[in-house]
Amino acid sequence: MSNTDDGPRSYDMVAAQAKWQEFWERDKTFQADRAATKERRYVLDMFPYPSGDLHMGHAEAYAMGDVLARLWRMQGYEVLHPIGWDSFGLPAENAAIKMGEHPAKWTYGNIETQKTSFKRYGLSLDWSTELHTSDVGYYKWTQWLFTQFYKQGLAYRKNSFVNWCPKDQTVLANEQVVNGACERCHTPVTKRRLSQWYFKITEYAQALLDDMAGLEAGWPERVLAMQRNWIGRSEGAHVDFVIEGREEPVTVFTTRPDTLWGATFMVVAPDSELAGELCSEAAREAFEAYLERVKQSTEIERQSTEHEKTGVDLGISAINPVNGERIPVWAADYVLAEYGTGAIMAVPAHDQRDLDFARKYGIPVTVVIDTGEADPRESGIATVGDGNYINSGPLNGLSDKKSGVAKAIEVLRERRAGAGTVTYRLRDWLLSRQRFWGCPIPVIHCPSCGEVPVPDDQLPVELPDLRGADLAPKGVSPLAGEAAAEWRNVPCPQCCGPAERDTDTMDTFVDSSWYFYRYLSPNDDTRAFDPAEVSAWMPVDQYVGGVEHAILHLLYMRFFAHVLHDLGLIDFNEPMRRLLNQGQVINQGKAMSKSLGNGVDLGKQIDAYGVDAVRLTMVFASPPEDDIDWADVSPASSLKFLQRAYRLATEVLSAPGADPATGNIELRRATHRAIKAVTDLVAIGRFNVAVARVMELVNATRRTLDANPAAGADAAVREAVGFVAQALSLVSPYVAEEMWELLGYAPSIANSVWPVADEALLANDTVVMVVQVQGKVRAKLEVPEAITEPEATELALADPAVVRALDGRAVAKVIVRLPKMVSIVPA
RNA sequence: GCCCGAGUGGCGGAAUGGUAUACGCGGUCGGCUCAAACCCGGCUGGUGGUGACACCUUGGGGGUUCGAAUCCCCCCUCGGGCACCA
Repeated sequence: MSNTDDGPRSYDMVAAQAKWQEFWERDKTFQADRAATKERRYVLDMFPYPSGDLHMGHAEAYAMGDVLARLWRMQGYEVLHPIGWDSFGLPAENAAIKMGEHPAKWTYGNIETQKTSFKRYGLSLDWSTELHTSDVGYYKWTQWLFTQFYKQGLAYRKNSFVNWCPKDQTVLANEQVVNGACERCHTPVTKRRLSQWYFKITEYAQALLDDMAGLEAGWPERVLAMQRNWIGRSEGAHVDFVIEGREEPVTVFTTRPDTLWGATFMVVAPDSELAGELCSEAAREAFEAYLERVKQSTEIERQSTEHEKTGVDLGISAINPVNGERIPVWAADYVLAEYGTGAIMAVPAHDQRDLDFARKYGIPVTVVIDTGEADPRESGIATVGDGNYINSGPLNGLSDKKSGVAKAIEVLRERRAGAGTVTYRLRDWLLSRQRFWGCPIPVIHCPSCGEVPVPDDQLPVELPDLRGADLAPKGVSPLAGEAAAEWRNVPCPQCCGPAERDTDTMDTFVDSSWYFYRYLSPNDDTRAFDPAEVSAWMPVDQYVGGVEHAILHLLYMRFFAHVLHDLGLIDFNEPMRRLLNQGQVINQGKAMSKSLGNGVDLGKQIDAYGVDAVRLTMVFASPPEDDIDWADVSPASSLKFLQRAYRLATEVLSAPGADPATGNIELRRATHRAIKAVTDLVAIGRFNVAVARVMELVNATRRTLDANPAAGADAAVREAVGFVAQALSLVSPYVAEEMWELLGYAPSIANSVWPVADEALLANDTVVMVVQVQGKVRAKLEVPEAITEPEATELALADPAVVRALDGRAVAKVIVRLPKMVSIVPA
């Protein structure tokens, strides 16, 4: 403790950082006690990809998660706050190719660098459960989970057109195609027909949708909206059309079965198998040429809004099941092979796409709903609203879509030509990647037994050490190359005949779909995770990460949980109770990027202002979910504030056990108001406002000290400064530890007991009562908090400003809200 | 086109039916200093007025209410997601 003029008046952030890092490590301050009988809390940050070093984005995200982890620890919960590395992935492989090194070297080297930065950043992380998805001890269990999925029929291989990135020379999941381009390298994606592994996420489409109801309280609405959108539930009907000269009918999906009487042609996706099957001999040549053209075009071209619809007549006819009309069948690129049944009935009068196509190719247009708008045949604009049904047999006489659809489905059922149904936009998760640095798919292809999953006792399938081999993308996995021949050629686990390993690796989103279970027993080599530990700690109480994962990781990990639940491995469906999507750190209105040269170096910020100030700046700048523009904030002023707070601790003269009960009552009230506000605000994630309340308490304490030379000895000052230190420890742990030590308490402040506000001190002797006349504030009166309604009314009506505002008018009504407001309504 | 979210001082933001602009940044005036930096203190939404004070102000317009940034309707703008999904 020091209060002499020559004592330290400011904290040395560099020394404090070194000192407390060492202390926390030695003390194992943040290591969770697995045997604890206390109530548990699990705080989880999305684990980082070891891309080089900690950057501004990480810094913000991890600062947010740490606030809650530290609050809950001080509130007496046993908190688990683990960390690990999402360490498989393309950047490592690309770096390895560039530098001629093994991806592991780059990856684990980065982890060392990043780990040092994490430790300096002062997060309350439990390093004892650190894991790496690229460790054999981890990916063995990724493989085991794959085989479990396989046995349930939830992992399967199929041959179809897939998204292909020509630059990375690998396939991509739908979720990884952004605006028709590779989400990673932005190269336009093309289509390739390949045999690939999929997870059957579509089987869980409805379950994933249904369970969102339970997430509404804890997840941001926008993430749920994005997931709903992505799953894309669509209600409609299947309709069977008989094809002339073919036994099997063709089924189409439509959301508008009520317009069936207006169908004037049918369209199938050119790249579907169906198109090739249906095509007449006469049209064959034209169709093949057309298909070739479609395959050549990139997704960007295809999806362009200016893209004009094209197609070819397949030279055959379909029969409309409700009116027996013969309609032509076309192949056109505006119909997608993967959605619905890959075939549609086209109703040009009431669907704009069909109308555009019909007008271009001279196909007739039949209006079956009179909406009172212009005739689509003349206007070129399809009418899609409610109206009177015409030329629609049993629907004639109806006048709204809802009953039209219901009636149409009834007709279809009677004729056994269709039924109501639901379709989803969601596709199965394509998980094969033609790359080296990932988890090998544990399947062996045997010429006689076919696909054989690697038996449990032969797991893991370890990656071969291809050091020195050429990993450059060639369109097939490096594991399919000559260098891996020895690894690849193995006996079939079933018949022992010669067989080959699958040479693809898994999408890294598979690795990250289950890491939070593994944290609970990271070294268990007998199973993927311990169900008892999972049951004790999960679901996760707070998950923190970027919104960019809204429909990738966050959907995949939910799917995994549903499957794990169905496999009986976990006892819940939804692993994350609450989700916080922190915003991004931007600079001068734009995302930081090399090309713009507006990047802000985290290390330099920390060197200049210290960890405490940088973290405080992040937390105070804006609500956690909003972006922070580094050009708008001031880490220098954060540091200034922290020094102001620190200085208070140097001025405390009372002893550590001093009873604040007889201390300065005004300051005590300010302290307890702050305790209440900060506790509540942090719990609901309003961290920026909580910091503002701490600043107010610092200001109030400063004023108390400045007003009275003896105030340093007042225990109320100690109480205030103690809470300032505790509250600051959520964000700026180094200065908080320094203050705590100055106050004479034993370290660490992280083990201190978070105070509970004293209700008696939340009340005031007097409050400001506002008097409104006709809704306008006319007077502010200092009144006792215990004022009664008649007293308040009398005081209000007697106020000169109120009298002036009433201007002689009688009072019609007085509304009193004790003790803060009186509203007077003149006659 | 469809689905979300948001518009508050010069700036980041606070207030979610009851004192609009908390807290901070910036600005400005003053103190300390030979001086400057640091630090400390005052003032700081707009218009009018010497002043007490008055009027206006939460993207725009309307409504509900004693009272609206907050709730309802219409419109505008920005951000995000999806998008030839039948």
